[in-house]
Amino acid sequence: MNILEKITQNKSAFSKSERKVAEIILDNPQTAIHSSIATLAKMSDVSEPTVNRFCRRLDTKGFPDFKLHLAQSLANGTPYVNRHVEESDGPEEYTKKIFESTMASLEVARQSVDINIINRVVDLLTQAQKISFFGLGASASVAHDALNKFFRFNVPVVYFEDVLMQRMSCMNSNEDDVVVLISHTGRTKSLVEIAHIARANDATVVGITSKNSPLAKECNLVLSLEVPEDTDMYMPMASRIAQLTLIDILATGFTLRRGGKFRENLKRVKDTLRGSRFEKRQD
Amino acid sequence: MNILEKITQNKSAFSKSERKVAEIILDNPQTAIHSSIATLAKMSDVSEPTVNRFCRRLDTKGFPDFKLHLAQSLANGTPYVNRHVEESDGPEEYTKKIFESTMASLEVARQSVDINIINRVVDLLTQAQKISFFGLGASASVAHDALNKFFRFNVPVVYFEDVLMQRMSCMNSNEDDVVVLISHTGRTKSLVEIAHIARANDATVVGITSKNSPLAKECNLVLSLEVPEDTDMYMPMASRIAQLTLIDILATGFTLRRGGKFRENLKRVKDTLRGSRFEKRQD
DNA sequence: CATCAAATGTAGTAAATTTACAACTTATTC
DNA sequence: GAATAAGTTGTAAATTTACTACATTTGATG
Repeated sequence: MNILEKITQNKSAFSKSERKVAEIILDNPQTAIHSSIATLAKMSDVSEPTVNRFCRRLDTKGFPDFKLHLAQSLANGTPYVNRHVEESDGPEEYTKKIFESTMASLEVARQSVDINIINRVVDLLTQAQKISFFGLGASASVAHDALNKFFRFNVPVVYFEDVLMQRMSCMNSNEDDVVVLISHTGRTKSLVEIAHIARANDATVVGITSKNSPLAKECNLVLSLEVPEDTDMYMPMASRIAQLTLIDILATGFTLRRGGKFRENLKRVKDTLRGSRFEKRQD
Repeated sequence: MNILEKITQNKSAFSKSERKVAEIILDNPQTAIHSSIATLAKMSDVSEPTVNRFCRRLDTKGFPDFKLHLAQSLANGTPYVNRHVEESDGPEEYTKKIFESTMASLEVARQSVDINIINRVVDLLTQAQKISFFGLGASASVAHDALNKFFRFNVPVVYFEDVLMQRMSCMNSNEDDVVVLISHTGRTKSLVEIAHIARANDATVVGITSKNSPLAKECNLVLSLEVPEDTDMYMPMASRIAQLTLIDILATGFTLRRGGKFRENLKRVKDTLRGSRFEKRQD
């Protein structure tokens, strides 16, 4: 992928002159991307077509294309690794690591998400008579957040932290209701039971959970998130952020589906809050 | 730094035709880097020199140089534009945009965060007799999450959603207590009042909020997060994610400060949960 | 040492980018 | 509301850049 590595690897396959070009580029890639083919040829002490042939040998369309690849390889300033926090880390290190690994998790989550299912879930949500969000432990705050979002849409939305309340709520559900269950592992017993109860009452059950988990099997639709967790810390972090982002996406899909007039309504809700706030200084 | 962000920011400073170019590029940057100035001009329905002028306005040497910058911005690591969701976006687009802008916000948050203050807040938290987390609206779920994390540390930790409970709790606080207040805008009246009450009772008040806000002024320490929000959607999204990440960082700092034995204890808490879960299939 | 294949370079061509200038639009002033 | 200035945009020519076709060289082999 990285073109600099590729050059190093293929070095032996190059011809004498091509190798000269390779040396110069590896030696000072930053200069290379800002040079024309003529300057680079002169620097490497070869002819221009040789430089061009060198580029083609690396599966690029030509010199300009090669420069783009090179530029991208050089831009990799933020290595993406899911680096784990270590005992010896100071504030600077762990802050950096947590930010980076959170971003990396989002990238992983993005790739693992299935757009079709998102679309179907949005469909369901827009048609639901009542929407419930349930989660336990760390996922409770995600459900809480979902409540906050969907509440603004003026849709009957339900959220309970209490397991018994969750059960009772599901027992009273019917086929027009959507129950969204959030769990990273998908192995929390009481949540799986709740899924079961909800389905027994003909509600549609959507899981935001890990693929192939017991919970996933009880759901009508599963938004699976495969996010690596730093288990050393014994706390769910990345999974929650991914779940929240998914909630954001569902909420956004919901508002878009409901159209422009609906957005007006949202604005009104927001404006209502104004009275509870200090005015923003105009500067 | 990132040129896509730069385009979005300077959008207002552009002329009409330049803005057309900006639209096209933001809309499909991947295509842009592989196009010639002529194709891009045609796509934007402007003349070639206009495209060139557009590039210069962004402090690049010219079109080829601009493409290099763009390529670098698109490379893994810093790909993220703060692109806003639009009415016409389908599930694919808005999913992509939300993931990307969330990641971008985290990058912005990372840069705006002050490590020294993080360190001092961790100090305070480890020494606190009682820790309270309060937030309202969207920030309530962040406080909720913080409760979840710090609860595991076997520290007296308090969280209320109810404003009155928050007030009463703060009235009973003393100089060994730390009150963490979470608010994106920092202009929520009741939260500012709570900060005032807590300080009047000698508690240390930490704000996770925007710099120079009324709330920030009432706090002993401010962890300021300057995160751009897509106000079109009328819902806080990015700010929450950044706040949560900050909570993760504080929690991590906390566990690290408490040392190895403490981590043992965390593991025990986690093991206790096992009974409530289905066993993980060994495969 | 003749011959072929691979490698490299030369020169010309095509393409892309930039510059200079003219036409046009939009604000500003009297 | 006309006159003028400032800013914006486009046309066409100039220049730079990259590529192609072909010629020359190098080196290996019978």
